[in-house]
Amino acid sequence: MRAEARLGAHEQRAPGLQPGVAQVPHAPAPRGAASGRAALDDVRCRATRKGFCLEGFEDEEDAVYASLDGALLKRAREPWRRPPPRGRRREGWAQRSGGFLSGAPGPADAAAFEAETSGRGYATFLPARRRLPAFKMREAIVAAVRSGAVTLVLGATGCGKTTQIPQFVYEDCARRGEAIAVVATQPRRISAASVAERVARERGGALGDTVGFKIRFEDSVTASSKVVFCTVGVLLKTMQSNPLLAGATHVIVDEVHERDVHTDFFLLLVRRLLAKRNDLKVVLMSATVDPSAFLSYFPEAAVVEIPGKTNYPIEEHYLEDILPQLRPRSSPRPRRSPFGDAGALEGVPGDAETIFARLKCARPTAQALADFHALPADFVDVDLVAAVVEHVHASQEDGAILVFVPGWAEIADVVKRLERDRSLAIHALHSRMPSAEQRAIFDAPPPGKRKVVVSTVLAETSITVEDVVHVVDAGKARSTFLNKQSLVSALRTTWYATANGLQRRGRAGRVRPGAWWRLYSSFQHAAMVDYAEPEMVRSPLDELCLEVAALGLGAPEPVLAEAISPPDEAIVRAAVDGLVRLGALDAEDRMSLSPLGRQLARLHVHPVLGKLLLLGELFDCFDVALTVAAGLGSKSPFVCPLGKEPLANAAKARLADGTDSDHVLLERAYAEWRARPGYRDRRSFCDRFFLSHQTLEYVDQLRRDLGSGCRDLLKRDAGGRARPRHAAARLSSALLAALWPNVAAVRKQGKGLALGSGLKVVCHPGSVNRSAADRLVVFYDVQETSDRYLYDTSVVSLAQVLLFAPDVAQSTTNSGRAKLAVAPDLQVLVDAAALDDVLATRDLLQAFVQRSVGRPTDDASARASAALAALFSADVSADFGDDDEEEERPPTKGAYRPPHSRGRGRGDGAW
DNA sequence: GAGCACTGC
Repeated sequence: MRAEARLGAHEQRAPGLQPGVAQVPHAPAPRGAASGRAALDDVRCRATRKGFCLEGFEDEEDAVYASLDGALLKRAREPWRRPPPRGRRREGWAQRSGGFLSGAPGPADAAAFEAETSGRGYATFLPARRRLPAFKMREAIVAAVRSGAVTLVLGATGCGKTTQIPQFVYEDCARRGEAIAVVATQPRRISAASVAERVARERGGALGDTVGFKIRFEDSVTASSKVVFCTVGVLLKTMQSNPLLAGATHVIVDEVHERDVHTDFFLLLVRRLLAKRNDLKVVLMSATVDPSAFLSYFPEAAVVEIPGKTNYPIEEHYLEDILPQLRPRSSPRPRRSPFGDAGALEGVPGDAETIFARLKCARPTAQALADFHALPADFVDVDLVAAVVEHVHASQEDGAILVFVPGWAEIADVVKRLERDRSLAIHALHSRMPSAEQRAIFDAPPPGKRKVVVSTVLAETSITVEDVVHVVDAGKARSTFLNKQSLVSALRTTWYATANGLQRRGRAGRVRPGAWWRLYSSFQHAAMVDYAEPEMVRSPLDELCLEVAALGLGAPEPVLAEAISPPDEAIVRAAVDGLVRLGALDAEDRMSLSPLGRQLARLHVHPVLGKLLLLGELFDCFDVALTVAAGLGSKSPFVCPLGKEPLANAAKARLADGTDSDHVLLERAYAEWRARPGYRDRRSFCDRFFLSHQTLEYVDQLRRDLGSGCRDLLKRDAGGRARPRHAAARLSSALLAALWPNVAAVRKQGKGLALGSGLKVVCHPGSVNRSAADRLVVFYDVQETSDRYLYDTSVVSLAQVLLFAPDVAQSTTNSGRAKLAVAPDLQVLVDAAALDDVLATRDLLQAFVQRSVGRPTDDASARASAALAALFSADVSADFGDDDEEEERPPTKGAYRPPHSRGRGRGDGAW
């Protein structure tokens, strides 16, 4: 098959659809078509005695085939006709949350409280606690919390608000013998756990006594816990079964300034909750100086400001202060970004004269600044970064240097430029590099060397390098936005917000006075926004809308319009559309959960991955679907040490072993890892294949969590069985049914067209399908970076797509053939003789899936899914090394095969 | 031919 030959303008095809018209060789894709889309040409479906044949051309050499074995098809249809399995769905959900928010809150045990506060452990930490700025505001905070419903506490990092305020509230109520149960949220797991541990220690107790924490996979809360730290996510999930937060007297929300989706949404719920619970006390804690956004959201809030900082003084330099100290350098000439200079700062003077007049600086400095101001926002001058690091190294006393750049490429460039200097101990810090696991970045550098850590935003909050004295700050951040046109998430480099700058500044001077070397001018600083755009207005909202529906709050559009920063209505609508398409929301009212939606809301993954799990059960490939869902729900376990890309790629290829599915590769990586008996074996396996042990541990836990969630939903042990026949065909069918319409027609070199959206897409260079040609692939993740990349893809067959596509529009061509529009860009011509068979099969399959998904499998559905898998097995390569070879029926037997098809399994040219 | 960062009863 020649895919490019099929890419003719399909308007051209319309009159008569004469045979041969399609054979325009290498016809270019239409440009500037009214819809802005390139159209795939029609593909025809012809019945043969033994099945269907989809063909693009009269010449069979060039045909596109979907082989559907007629006999298998007939066999498969029988079990699909069976009535739905009996058995009621279980509506209730087992409450297993231990002591967390269960039962009415009681007062603290007076004797225990007395013993605690007079104990040695408590006394040990008291002096240090008293020195914290927050401690000095104790009376004011307690009084504010006591007198009003909402208190907003403002205090910079390190003032002690996070650890102290929950204790103040607790002690105040305990002394008075009042009921007390404090829930304190954190945006990150690690902070919830470590803060709880710290506070428990300050109180002289163990975790789970007075103080506990609850994060996903970990729970130290007991019946005696009065102060519980948890992630916001945990609390949101809790509210699905306990919408009034019964059992909590105080809710403390920390880091509200970070404006992450969970916290913003929780604040929305809190505001609604306050109308229903006048006994609930809410404390919001923020590191921002400007509380206006929160004050207009909670007009009743009392504000308490905690003054003072604990950091050492920090020298602050702008670019205009630094440039005169550097050797004169020529201005770089970056290529212009294809997206335009989206993040350009406004009001920054571009001419040297104005700069000279305003700054009274040297002429060459003014000119250099003017040149610098003209650079696009997404360009980072890595030569300048390296030059400043060298300058600091040469001119300043000892002390580690922390360098902030936006991403991988800049880290690599800066490291490369600095490497020549033997007196530097250089470390790269990026979430996809294994270095986060290397202790060396936290250790003192070798004698005579200065430590330099070149990092992304990772070192801004998540990872703390204690001994940093100098921060060299490029002032840029890479973050995701939603492309409003394509509704695809996009990764872009922009100038950061001044709030980020303060956070980076704070990373210096933790151990002694430090310095902040900013690689932007005071003009640029003045033009920066104060705060980054809240995450809610730049994220896909599918999961959030499902959450709204699960909480029974009504239509997501008006509910989310109540948020502090309401998201664009088009984005909410797209999310609701997706949930309706998935079958999670009622198609009519677009707000109430369907039975399937109720199940998906209870699984702790993206609803699409939840459906993948349930379909995995239905298609009898639950174990692999579980791994794939857990893998796609975590970050990728594949890591790459800086500069070892070829080695890492080779290792990945060895593991991939020719599979045409990244999902199978993911499953294989996990399965191989898990098959190693012990920690050391698993570690060495990870080292060999450039995998992150830590991420695989997370996948493992997530997998267990999802597995037990499914077990509860299906009332039986899902999975745990031997790998079934045709596992790859089963998995790809489940993927296709769950991920639709995320299917792309890949023409060549991994480039193609997404059927759902008509957008041009490319398989990511890290994908096994990076150079795929003439294939249909199903995908979960898509992101616009330097191109619109599909991150993980699996090849599916045209036959699968023909049967699984949920809506086909049927029309008749002038020549009397039926035309099925599987998607706007994929039309299939079907001969009249085959049409009824195709449509009947589709209907039966859809009915079968619809009535069976989310139910435990029984004999009938097992037979049905086995038949389905057998039907597609000829088109899908056997990727799992399963027992296809011993099949009593060769997979291709009876199937119509194109004459040029080679070998078993997927024939060349078979979609 | 490429990888901001988080998170879930």
